[in-house]
Amino acid sequence: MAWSVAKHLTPRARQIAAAAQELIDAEGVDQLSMRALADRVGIRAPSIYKHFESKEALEAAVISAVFEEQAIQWEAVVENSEQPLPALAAAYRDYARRHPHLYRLLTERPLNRAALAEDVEARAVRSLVRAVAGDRDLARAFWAFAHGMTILELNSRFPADADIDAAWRSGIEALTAATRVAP
Amino acid sequence: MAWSVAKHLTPRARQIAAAAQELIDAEGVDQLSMRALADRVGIRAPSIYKHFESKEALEAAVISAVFEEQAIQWEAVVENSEQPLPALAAAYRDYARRHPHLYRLLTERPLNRAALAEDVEARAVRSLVRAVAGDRDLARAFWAFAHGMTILELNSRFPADADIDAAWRSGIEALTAATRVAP
DNA sequence: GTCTATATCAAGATAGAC
DNA sequence: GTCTATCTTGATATAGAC
Repeated sequence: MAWSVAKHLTPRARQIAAAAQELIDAEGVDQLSMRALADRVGIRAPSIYKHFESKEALEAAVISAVFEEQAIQWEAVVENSEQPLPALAAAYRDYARRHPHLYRLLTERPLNRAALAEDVEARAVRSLVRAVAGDRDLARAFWAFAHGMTILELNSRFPADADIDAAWRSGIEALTAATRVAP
Repeated sequence: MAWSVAKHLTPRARQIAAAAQELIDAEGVDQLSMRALADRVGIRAPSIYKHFESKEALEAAVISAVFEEQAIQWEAVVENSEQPLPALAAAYRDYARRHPHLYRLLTERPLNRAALAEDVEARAVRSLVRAVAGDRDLARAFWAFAHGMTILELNSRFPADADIDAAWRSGIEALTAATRVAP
């Protein structure tokens, strides 16, 4: 977990937010209720409000932490790879598979940016922009492809006999070719 | 609306499902409650259960109808276009912008295929496979790209100053090029 | 900082009269 | 096929004692 982003939280609040992240990771955002979270922490639901103003503020703390976690991973991937774009795609897919509920938390709802920790979203994007040599349009197209593949797979929207690896390769190839042509 | 798919429904049930589609289109899936739907139809909530076994069955009827609606549109686009892939992308984006809530209904949750009308999902996909000359991997990559662009835009996940049109062009170009190379 | 007790709201669904 | 009345569940959040 990456909680250096949460400097404004007390240790106890951080502990509660970490428990919330664990709960979401294990059971999904829908299952995050103040009661269920309190159970995990070993207190009663109303006590959480002594540490967070609202459920939304609590979720924002988790979202910020996960963004930071991702940013750290993307940075390592891009720095240590000759072919940053395919490597980033693989890491992106891998994260979503290991943490589908956290992945949904970060992508399936509109972001309440005002509630997030400073700059945490921009940092997570930076590695991708580097991997496409600064072409922001292509970076967005690539993100859209990767997110589309990821979430359609998570939602079981491809047919059972679909070769999902091949579809990933097909898209990565096409978009990597575009990177080389327009640097 | 496209209700020829709903041959197994009584006229009254079809009418209720159409009202549900209108409600979702206008206010979103979250706002579809049995009470709110009953208000629209002019009856009381429990009466709906005389026509549908459960809320899920009702939703499945709406989903099937929207799939059919989309399939009809995609077919027209691909038949009447020299460049079917860019044309399909434009139509896809256009539908999602005109009916964001219905678009979410069809993509954001796992499909309960057993509850859907026969073959309705396959028909909606067919036009895309034709547009990429039968390359199913590329078709899936393209769908992922289009869905990613669409849903990230709907969720306001691109920065405010992003040139979303340019990102669409960038991805369409790259994926169209791949179609020509491997037919 | 934790507790108990409670307010408030809204949902899906069922029973049984008409 | 529609109604009223009701069951059951589960959520966020507040008040006030300790």
